[in-house]
Amino acid sequence: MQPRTEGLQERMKRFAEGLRRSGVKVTHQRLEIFREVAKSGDHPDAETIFRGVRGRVPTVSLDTVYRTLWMLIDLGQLDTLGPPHGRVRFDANMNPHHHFICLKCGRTHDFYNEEFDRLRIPGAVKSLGSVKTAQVEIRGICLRCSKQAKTKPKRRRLRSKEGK
Amino acid sequence: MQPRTEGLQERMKRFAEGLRRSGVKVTHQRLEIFREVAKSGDHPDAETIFRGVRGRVPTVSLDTVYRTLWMLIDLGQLDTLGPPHGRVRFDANMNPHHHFICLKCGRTHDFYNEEFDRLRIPGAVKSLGSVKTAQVEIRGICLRCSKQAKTKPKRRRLRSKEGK
DNA sequence: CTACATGCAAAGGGTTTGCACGACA
DNA sequence: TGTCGTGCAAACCCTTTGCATGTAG
Repeated sequence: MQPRTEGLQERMKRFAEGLRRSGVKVTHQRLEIFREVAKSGDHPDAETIFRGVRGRVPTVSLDTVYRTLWMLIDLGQLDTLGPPHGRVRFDANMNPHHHFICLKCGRTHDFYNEEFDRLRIPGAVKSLGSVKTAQVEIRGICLRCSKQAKTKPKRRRLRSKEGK
Repeated sequence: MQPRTEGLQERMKRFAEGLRRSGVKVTHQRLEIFREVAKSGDHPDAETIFRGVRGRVPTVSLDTVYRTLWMLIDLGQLDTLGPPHGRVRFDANMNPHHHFICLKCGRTHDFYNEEFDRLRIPGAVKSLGSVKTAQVEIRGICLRCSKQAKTKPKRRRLRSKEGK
């Protein structure tokens, strides 16, 4: 269950390098916001990251946290969990199935695969809690979105009007 | 890619029965809201469901949609996609890994499993779009939450204060 | 020095709640 | 008929944006 990642030190160094290479400024805030996400075992929400960073950078503001997180996602240094965009999506399919999630529009399609239905839960997972379901989540860009990829938006929006 | 589910007719019937057995009233709105989620191939958000139902029940209100969706989740007739609660969660782990999501508090833990890293993407999925990542999502109740399961809350909240 | 990043405060949008009316059992 | 469900509108909370100030390069 040990994360097979380089140490936090190394990651911070590579991160700063990445910022420089992308031509954006390496600020105290950006370093600390990234550190906060990178060091946490679970996957914090913006508010939690904010509180953590505030311990070290008392003047940081919540909107800087949001702006930075989005920038880091654009640079490929971070990801969000689950469907993108802030809306909750509902699923009435109570049969074994799996998901293809479009990272652009957030639309999610079911697919069926017997092999995936039979995944064996590793013992290590049982020590985390009681398991209810297991499914495969595949993320990518759906056909509709790759077609209309004419204008690459400079910045993705968390809560957009898209998605049916 | 055909859903291996019973027809919509059957599901509606089982649904109404389920409501009766749970001792809640079988209203027009509840039937139509469930139908809207059940018939849709993708996984709609509340607003989309609302618009769909409004075509058949013009007086329905958005808050009834929310209340009903939550009730159906409590009754086990529906699920949400991704972490519960409305907040976006961030992930700095760019190495292959998988997720255990607690359905109660929304906390998400990484775990590692070489077998899961090697999942073969089914051909059928490629027709949905271009694939970027594939990971296993296991849902259940984490240890912390099963311990403090003293008081079963009558109604879960979408946006709660919990989660670190 | 100059462009880019930050902080502030206010707006925005999705979700929830209190209350009085309406409808299932 | 009584109780539970609904609609309305206002509240709430998370997230985003405009603008003036601060700072990395």
